[in-house]
Amino acid sequence: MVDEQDFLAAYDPGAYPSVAVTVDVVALTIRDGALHLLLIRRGQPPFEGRWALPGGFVRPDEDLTAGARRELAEETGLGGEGLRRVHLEQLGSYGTPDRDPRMRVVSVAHLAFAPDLPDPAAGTDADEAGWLPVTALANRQLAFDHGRIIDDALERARSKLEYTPLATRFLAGEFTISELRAVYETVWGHPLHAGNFHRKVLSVPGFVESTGTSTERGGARGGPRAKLYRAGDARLLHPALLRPAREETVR
Amino acid sequence: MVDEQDFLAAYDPGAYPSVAVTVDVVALTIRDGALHLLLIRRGQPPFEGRWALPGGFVRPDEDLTAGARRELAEETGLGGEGLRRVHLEQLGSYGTPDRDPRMRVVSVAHLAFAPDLPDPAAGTDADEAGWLPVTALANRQLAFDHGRIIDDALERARSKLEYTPLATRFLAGEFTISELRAVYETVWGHPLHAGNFHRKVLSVPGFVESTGTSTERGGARGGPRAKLYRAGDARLLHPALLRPAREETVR
DNA sequence: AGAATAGTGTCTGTCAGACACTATATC
DNA sequence: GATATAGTGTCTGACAGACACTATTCT
Repeated sequence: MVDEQDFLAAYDPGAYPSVAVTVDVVALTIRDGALHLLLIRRGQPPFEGRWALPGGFVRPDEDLTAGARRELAEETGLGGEGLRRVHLEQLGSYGTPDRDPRMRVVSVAHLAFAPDLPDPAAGTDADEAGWLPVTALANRQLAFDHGRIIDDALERARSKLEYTPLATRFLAGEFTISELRAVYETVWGHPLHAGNFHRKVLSVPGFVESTGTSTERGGARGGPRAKLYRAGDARLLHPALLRPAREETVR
Repeated sequence: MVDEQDFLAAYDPGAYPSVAVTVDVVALTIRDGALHLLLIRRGQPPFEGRWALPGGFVRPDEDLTAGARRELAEETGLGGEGLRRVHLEQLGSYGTPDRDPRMRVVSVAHLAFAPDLPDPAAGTDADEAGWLPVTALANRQLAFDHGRIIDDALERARSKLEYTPLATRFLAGEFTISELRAVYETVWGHPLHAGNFHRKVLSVPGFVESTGTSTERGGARGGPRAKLYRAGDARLLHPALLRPAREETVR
């Protein structure tokens, strides 16, 4: 089946089904102790006025991930150096035939973890853009199937924190163990035991490495100065930091 | 950026970049104690004569996963009932600009786990198709970037056996613990301790459930008759069956 | 008989989580 | 001084892996 159509397509570009490919980005960050994501309010139909993920058509000579990075840069106004600190990975593709009422669109969704970024600059177009807390999404109707994409992205993010050191990507270059714990608590949505978390993080090889320095001041409400760490060189956590046993155990 | 182009595309279908979308399938099965995957020898350029993954253009009114299922059915000659036993999931999308020399093609790759299937029937086209042992791929040049897709698929498969009960999808309806262990050993590529594996599998809630019956005969080279089990209702394994500590711990 | 396999018992080391405690900083 | 946080000590239960052993069935 492949080659019969391949053959036609090779000599007649109109012979293969017409599909548009877009890249969308679920960009997550932590602001004021809450998980936020980057959304854009649509200025045109369909779904005019609704919030949507940043994204757009993939360009002819651009890799999928490069396209996602470009879209992210355009919406955040982030330069080359800032972008390097952002983790970006492919999440999955969404191609239900009628997900866009205008035509067949396959969207390659990506997931980004960013340190606290400034508010989107007045964008390249008239649309409103901003970081919204994910908790504000529950009652909101998003454009297209972006609600489902975000659900998948959040689950992926929660899972990634278990077995990769990517939680550090939500933080600036140097951070305390408490700040790292706050990332986990925010993404996972429940508190962790401070003492056990502390010991656990330091016991995983390559997760964090000491800078030798400490914070200038103690906590706002008291407490000693905390030691500062930066991300280590591990790409996987061994052993993993598993989420507290969810009795759901999905059946 | 989205809507500027969206706007054009809505009224002029030629205004968005022309991209073809295909679905490819990495179908895995176990034959004679070795991991095999379904490949097709290409009858036309490019990559004429090379092995390639089964796949083809996604059809206009077809979901991505449905397209993968269709491609798999076409190549295996598998009917509705047999297909239901096959696990199919999206693996990821591959869209490097020059991965197909003819045009821009984004391929949505899927991963399938199948019980031992018959050899592909004389296919719908003249291409040669067959189950090849994955070990035979090491020295072989595959078409397009299919070698990389397969690498990703194998790693995903190994990982999936850790925390899901999908190993059972490689087996028929009823199986012994030893047969299940053989699946793990084959996919992971090294032997497991029989006694510990046995106890572990039975201790994970919902992984397998007893049929109450046993095999007719003992093992070919001796041993008692083994009890038979079928897949349980768990969708995740808790606790997981982790692969023996790979000291690599990817840095 | 000899050999291989199914399944169970038991021990050890690792690790997660609970709890307790100290030391240091803030207000 | 009251209070909150950083970081450590210690215990318990769960679990992985090693080893040993019995029972059963094959050639």
